Amino acid sequence: MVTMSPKPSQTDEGRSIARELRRGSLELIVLHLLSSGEAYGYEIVTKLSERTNGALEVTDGTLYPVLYRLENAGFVTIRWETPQRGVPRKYYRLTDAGRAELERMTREWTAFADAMTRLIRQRPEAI
Amino acid sequence: MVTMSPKPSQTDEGRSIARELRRGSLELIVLHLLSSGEAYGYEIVTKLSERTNGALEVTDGTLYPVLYRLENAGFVTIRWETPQRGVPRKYYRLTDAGRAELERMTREWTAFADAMTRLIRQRPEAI
DNA sequence: CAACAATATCTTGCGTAACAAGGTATATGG
DNA sequence: CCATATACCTTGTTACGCAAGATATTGTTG
Repeated sequence: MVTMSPKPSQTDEGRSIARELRRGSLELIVLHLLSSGEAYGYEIVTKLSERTNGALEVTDGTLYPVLYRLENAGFVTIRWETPQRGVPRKYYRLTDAGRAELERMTREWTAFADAMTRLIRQRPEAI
Repeated sequence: MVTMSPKPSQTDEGRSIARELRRGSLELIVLHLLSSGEAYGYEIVTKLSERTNGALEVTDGTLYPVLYRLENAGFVTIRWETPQRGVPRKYYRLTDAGRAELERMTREWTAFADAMTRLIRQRPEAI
């Protein structure tokens, strides 16, 4: 478990839905973050939160299984690196298949989001 | 199980993600469809698909549990109606709490979708 | 009329994935 | 030397979508 600074549980209201929304989006998120170059797991956790101003967050206990799935699916390759100072890091890099999957998932997510947006923007008319 | 016409399994590719994307969205979808007036379960299944040109679909085996959750949470009330001809129907209607929840979920979904859109639109820059 | 399809409801069991909460190990600062 | 930060991993719980079944009534067609 990552022990962060005494974080005041920031987004604690309206909680349970956000969890479900991550389903089906997390792999896309990770693949996208890796599209600009390799990164290691702990880095992804922190950078995702920074990049989205806390709007999208994930714990390391959630991320590592995601990375395993991506690796087993052949979408990323791994490389260990032990810096002169610090704990060894496991770097992930997109494969060609991963890049193709990223495009596929992006299209799928966009289609879903567009359909949702069109639906919930409809003004009440008889069902 | 609802036995439809020999439907050719339309959207059969890219399958597993769409399932997960419905998580956290289905209740919002149903609440929205009920915002224009009451409807019965079977009607929601067919109308959702029509309204979105098949982009959003749900089976009845999925919908009924959703409706129970909404009822137990006090977001909808039910009313049975037996038409002169036809099978009895269970009509669902939004409560005030349901309407408030619809607004809350809409805000939450929009915030999530906006964050996702901003993220996946970013051009590759160093992570 | 028998047989089947369509309408409409409900239930059970399975698989999957997010997460909390635990663990290990190395380096750094007081 | 002890707490904190960095970095990895694992287990168990929980929730939900869905396939696949069941049931009952009505309409249709050979």
